[in-house]
Parts: sequence; structure tokens; C-alpha cells
Amino acid sequence: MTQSPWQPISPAKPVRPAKEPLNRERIVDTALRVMIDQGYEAVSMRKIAQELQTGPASLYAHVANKKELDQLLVDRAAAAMNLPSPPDPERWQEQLKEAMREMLRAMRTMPGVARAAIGAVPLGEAALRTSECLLGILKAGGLPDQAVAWAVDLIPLYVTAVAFEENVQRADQWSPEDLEQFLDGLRSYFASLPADRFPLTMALAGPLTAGAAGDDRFEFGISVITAGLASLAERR
Amino acid sequence: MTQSPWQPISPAKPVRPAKEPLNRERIVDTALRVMIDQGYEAVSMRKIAQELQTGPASLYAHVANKKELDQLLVDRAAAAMNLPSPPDPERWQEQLKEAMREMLRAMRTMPGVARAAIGAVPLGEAALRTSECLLGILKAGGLPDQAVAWAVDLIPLYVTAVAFEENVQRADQWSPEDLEQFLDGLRSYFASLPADRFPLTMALAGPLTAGAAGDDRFEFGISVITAGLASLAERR
DNA sequence: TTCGCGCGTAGAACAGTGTTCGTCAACGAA
DNA sequence: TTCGTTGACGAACACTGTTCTACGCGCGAA
Repeated sequence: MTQSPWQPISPAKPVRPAKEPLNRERIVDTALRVMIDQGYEAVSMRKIAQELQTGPASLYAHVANKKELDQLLVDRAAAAMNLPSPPDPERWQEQLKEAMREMLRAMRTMPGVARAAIGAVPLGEAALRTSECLLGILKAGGLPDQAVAWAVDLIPLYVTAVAFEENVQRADQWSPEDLEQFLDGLRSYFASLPADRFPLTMALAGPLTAGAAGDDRFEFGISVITAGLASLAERR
Repeated sequence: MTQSPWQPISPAKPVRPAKEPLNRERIVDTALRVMIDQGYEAVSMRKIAQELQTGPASLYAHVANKKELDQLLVDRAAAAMNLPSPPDPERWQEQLKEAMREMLRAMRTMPGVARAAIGAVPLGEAALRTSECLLGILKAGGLPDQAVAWAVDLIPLYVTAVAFEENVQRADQWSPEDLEQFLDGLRSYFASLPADRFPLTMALAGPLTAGAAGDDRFEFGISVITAGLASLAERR
């Protein structure tokens, strides 16, 4: 089928520029960069495509869908964790806490990865490596196998949830002053409650609004979990 | 200003049907209904408006935005929980576990509410009531005030995360067979790993994939948390 | 009774989203 | 040289939350 003669001449020939071909790694790199400096909400297929100077459809040749891209980002975060090893039966509780701190640290450097990780079992290679590490520490602690397995589910669940909660605040661009202002509002809200129905909430308004910014609350959480797991080990 | 005489006859008169006026409660009712039988993802302003035979803009007269609607749904779930009371110092650990089971139960009857609850401090009246209840139980357990306060943060975080994880599966319409198939795939995936790098993952493939369907894993989690909190109380 | 005002209603539009369709250029094999 | 395959990608589809704007009804004031 030849061209119709009256057709307008071919429009300026897009002349595909000799640019680096797309691949999965470049896509994940770009997504990670966008996520780090604009947050998870900004990571859209369109934005990444634009950043790579292409159209959104091009990405689908290398990534099944957005969910898979999310998983790849999670795996990047997991790869960035350097966890304690080898497991030491004498120090397993401290090692466990160190591991949890490291997990939170890695998730903090990539705000938004918690949002991508929550509610989806991470099965990438790097994620499995962290699981393997946790398994080692917990086995060194002398926990029964079933407890070890479930703990490996519980621990990332908690850390991810904490990171996610922090990122919700970060996503709204809260400054420390905003946070303090929010807490002030919260305290006066607690103070305005009906005293007959919420006596404890009112009495504990101070502690309830403490430690929101720093790591104290997280340290409390990992202490509770570690102590709880230790109690299972001791009664073996 | 009279009508121009040449104007076409009044166009069928929209005749606003004598329908019940919109209000916040009807909106939340509808949203809840949609969420229960179609999941959280299906709860959109448009869909709710359509369900109420109106346009999406109408909702904004009664609800500030989607986030606020989410919070109202969460509060409905909180209102549906009937928690143990009064606190009993002799049975505080069992009461705590009962409370957590009840929280999960309520969230299960409203699949999707966990998605709405996660990462946003619930401050509605019903949510405060559950906090107050937890505060009572934990105080009865003899925990220090700061521990009580942080525990009240930790507990809903865990329960919500578990419920959310379950709902991700439910959202994808997984049947029990699908779940079993997924676990089979997981086990064979574990079996195919390089044995030198993932020895523990392979050895514990059984326990790792156990208890995904039932409540055993959740029971383990609440036991760990309760034991951890108890250890803080005992060393007072 | 009539006027005017305000509030609730709601259609249309805006700026996004994930994803798919169909086309087009480039490249290796025949 | 021609063919077939593959990757790239603009356009379009079906959505989303939210806002603008006009419209009509009920209610209080005159």
C-alpha cells in the first residue's frame, strides 16, 4: 500500500535521539529519586516517564504495573539495610533491636517506601536477606521455630507501620513547629473533654503527647517486642 | 425579569423529587455499606454520590474531604467495638488480649476500615472511648504512665496493621484456594533458593507459611505484646 | 403576600491517576 | 533488500478528589 500522493509530507521526522535505552534499573533509579525528594505520592508512572523523557506506556515494557514498581522500591530499601551479623546467642536481644533500628533508619532515608511496603509481603532478594538475618538472630535467641517464623512477620510489620505513620506527617510537609502546634492543639482538646467519661485520657494527656518527634516511642516499641519474645524463649 | 415570550416552554421542570435531604449520617451510612460489600478502593466520592442519587459536589457541604470521611468510617468501626470493662487488676493481661481481639473483629466486619485508619491518629469520640478503655486496663496492670501512653499507641498500630494486611488479600478477592495456592507457590519458591545464602528461610519454610489464614499468627502477636508489657510492669 | 437572601443541591470542569491500544521506527535474520 | 519482531510512545479510556458556578427552594423580613 503506497502513500497517497496528496498526503502532507512526513512531519519533520522525529528522528529518535540516540538516548540510552530504557531498562528496569533506570526506571527504579528514577522512581527512587523522585520518591526521596518529593514523597511517595509524587511517584506516578507519568512523572517517572516524563523524568526519563518518554511516555508512560514505555514503562510497561519493563515493569508489570505500579504495584510491582512499588515492590522494587521496597527491595531497594531492604538492600540499603546493613544488618548485624553473625547472630550472637549472648547478644541476640541487642542485635534484634539494632536490626529494627536499622530497618527504620533505611525506611526514613526513603520517605514513602513504608507506604509501598505496608500490606504486601516483600519477597525480593534483598527483603529475603533481611528475613534471613532476623531468622538467625531469633534462632540464636532459642525461640521455637514457629515463634521465630511469626516473629519475622511481626517485626517488619511494626517497623513499617511506625515508618508509615511518620511519613504521613512528612507527606503533609509538617515542620517541627507544625508538629508542636498540633500537639498543643491535641493537649487542649484532651483538656476540653468531658471529665466523667475520659478521666484517664485527661490525666495522661502529657505522656500521651510525649515522644512524638524523637525515637523514644519507637525504642519503647522495640523494647516491648523484644521483651515479649524473650519471655517466650526463657520458658522453653 | 419576565420570561422572553419566544423561549421554549419550560424544559420539563426538573421537579426536585421529595427526597430525604442529605446529611452527614446518610453519607457515612452509604460509604460504610459500599465499603463493606465492595472494599475500601470502591469508596469514592463519586460512587457515594451516585448511590445517593446526587452529584459529588453535594457531599462537600457535609464532609470536608475524603480524609475526613475516612476518619468518620474509622470512628464507626470504633463505635462497633464492645470492649471489656471495668478494668480488673487481676485479669488485665487477659482483658488486654480480649480488647485486641475485639478490635480486630470489628475491623474485619468492615473490610477496608484498616486502610482508612492506618497512619492517621483517630480522634473521634468512639476512638477515644477505646483509648480510654485501653488506658484503664494498662493502668490496672500497674505500668508506668509513659509506658501506658505509648502502649496505647502501639496496640492499635499492631491490630490495624494486621487487619490491613488481611484486607489486601481480601481486596484481591482471594478465595481460600487462592491463598493455599499462593502458599504452595511460596513454599516451592523458598525451596528453590540458593541453599548457601538462605539456609534458615529454607529450613523454616513450613512455619513461615503456617497460620496465614487463621488467628494463630494474631494470637502470637498479642501474646508477645502482652508479655512485653507485663515485663515492664513487673520490674516496677 | 411578596421580595430577597442564603443555603443546599448538583452539573460541569480541572488536574491528576493507572493502564491499554495501536502505530511507528529501528534492528537482526533471511 | 525485505520481512518480522521488538521496543518506544502519543493518544485515549476510565477513573479519582476537588472546585467553580449556576440554580431553585424555603424562610425571614417588609
